Amino acid sequence: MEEYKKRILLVEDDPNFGTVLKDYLMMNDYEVTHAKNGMEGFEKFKKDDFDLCILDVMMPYKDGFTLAKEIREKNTDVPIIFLTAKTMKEDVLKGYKVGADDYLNKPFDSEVLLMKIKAIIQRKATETISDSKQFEFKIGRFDLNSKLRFLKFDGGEPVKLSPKENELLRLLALHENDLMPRELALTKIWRDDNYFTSRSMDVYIAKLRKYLKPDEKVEILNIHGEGFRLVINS
Amino acid sequence: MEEYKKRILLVEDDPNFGTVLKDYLMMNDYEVTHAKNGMEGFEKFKKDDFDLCILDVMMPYKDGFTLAKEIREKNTDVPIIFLTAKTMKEDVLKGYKVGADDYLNKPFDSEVLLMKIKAIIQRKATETISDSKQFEFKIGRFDLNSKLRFLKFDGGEPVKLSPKENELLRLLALHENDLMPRELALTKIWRDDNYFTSRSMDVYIAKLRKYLKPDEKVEILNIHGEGFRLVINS
DNA sequence: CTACCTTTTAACCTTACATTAACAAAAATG
DNA sequence: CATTTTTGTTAATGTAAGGTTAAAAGGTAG
Repeated sequence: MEEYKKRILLVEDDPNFGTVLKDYLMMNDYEVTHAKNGMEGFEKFKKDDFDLCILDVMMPYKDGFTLAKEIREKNTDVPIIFLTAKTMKEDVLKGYKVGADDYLNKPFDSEVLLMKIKAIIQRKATETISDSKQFEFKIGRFDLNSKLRFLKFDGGEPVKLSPKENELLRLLALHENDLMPRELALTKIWRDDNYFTSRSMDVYIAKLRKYLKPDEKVEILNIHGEGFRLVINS
Repeated sequence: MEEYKKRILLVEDDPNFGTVLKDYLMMNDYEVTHAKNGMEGFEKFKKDDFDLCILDVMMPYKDGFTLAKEIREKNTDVPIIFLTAKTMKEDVLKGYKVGADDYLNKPFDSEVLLMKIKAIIQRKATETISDSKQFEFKIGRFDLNSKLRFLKFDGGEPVKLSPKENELLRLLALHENDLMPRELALTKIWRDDNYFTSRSMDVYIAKLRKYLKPDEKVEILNIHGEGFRLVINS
């Protein structure tokens, strides 16, 4: 079915438990990288692409949440599952804030973990079809390089974009001529959908409109209450 | 911020618990439909569009899993959360098999539930991007794009439609040449059927007639006391 | 610390939208 | 045919969303 085994980054400081869990996952056809603490976890994360991260919350030096935040800065998509020692409400809430996909209380049932892993990886797989890895866009007479964060007009001097400007323009470009829902940008870029992030986004729309002014065929239209639409008129 | 509140179908047979949960969710800005058993739950599900289903597993007549299966047959996308009485591994596994998005053990912390709801609804929102088919209509010489909310005459300049204009015209188009009952529009679009919403709808009918004037073959007829009919004369 | 860049918040203004009122016209009722 | 009910239409009103600029707050490298 799958070309390759799915890769899991397991960050767990308890060596016994960590090893057992790693072996168990490997027996179930996952490729597992085991890091013994937060630092090591982040190093390994930067080196490879993973399909899923399983992070212990309680760890010396760097706890699971801090690690998750760092991971999120690098990658907004990779699923994260937290392992918490016991049901601590604060932990759970904190986890969701950092963008967790799920959490499990230790001790947990191994089959349940497997099901969760399967469900989450599948879910991401279906999501990832639409937001393929595209970082270069032609927008009318502009070229957007989303990896290097610059925008060129007619092959002239590139204008540097800030991270938020860049991500927003990229999202718009991904939905060229189509609706880019407000909610989508807010959850993907700002990771929160409230009055202030929404206003912030409007500010960025204004900035992008300024950048795009040189080509009068390119415009960002608003669909009231829904979102924005990057259109290229011919 | 949101056009409408998110709608939750809550199926829970314990009347006390169900009522409390319903109230709690409503306090948190969700629109909640409470069904007292599986049958009722399915009936209500068929009647309306929901953004999320919360199903109790243990229920008389029809348990949560059976209900979930029926719901899945009608709709493969709507997120489902199960409420299980206690941690029963079998339940959890069964739940994931039926396509659950999450499950919660009773008793659970209400804030945790809220976070889960938020996370799940957001997740679905980002997934649901490309279902264009149902949103484009040909109405005489007009093209209605219901997703982008515009109406084009003979491929000319698009006219923007407001959300209500758009939904109403879409409903009419879905029933082209056939009766579109007043009540249907009121319950589907206005979510309330009373004197004022009815008058409001009449105002929108007038607006739509104006938009459609350019094609004299297209008209919206009234069927006194029944509803309206979008006809395309040939 | 300063200087610089990025992001958020505030402020003010404009546009978009939905509802309601008001009055006219049709249709039904009896 | 008089009266009530329903519908047609336009305009007025209030509120919410969006556009834009500037100032404040956060962050980071030098």
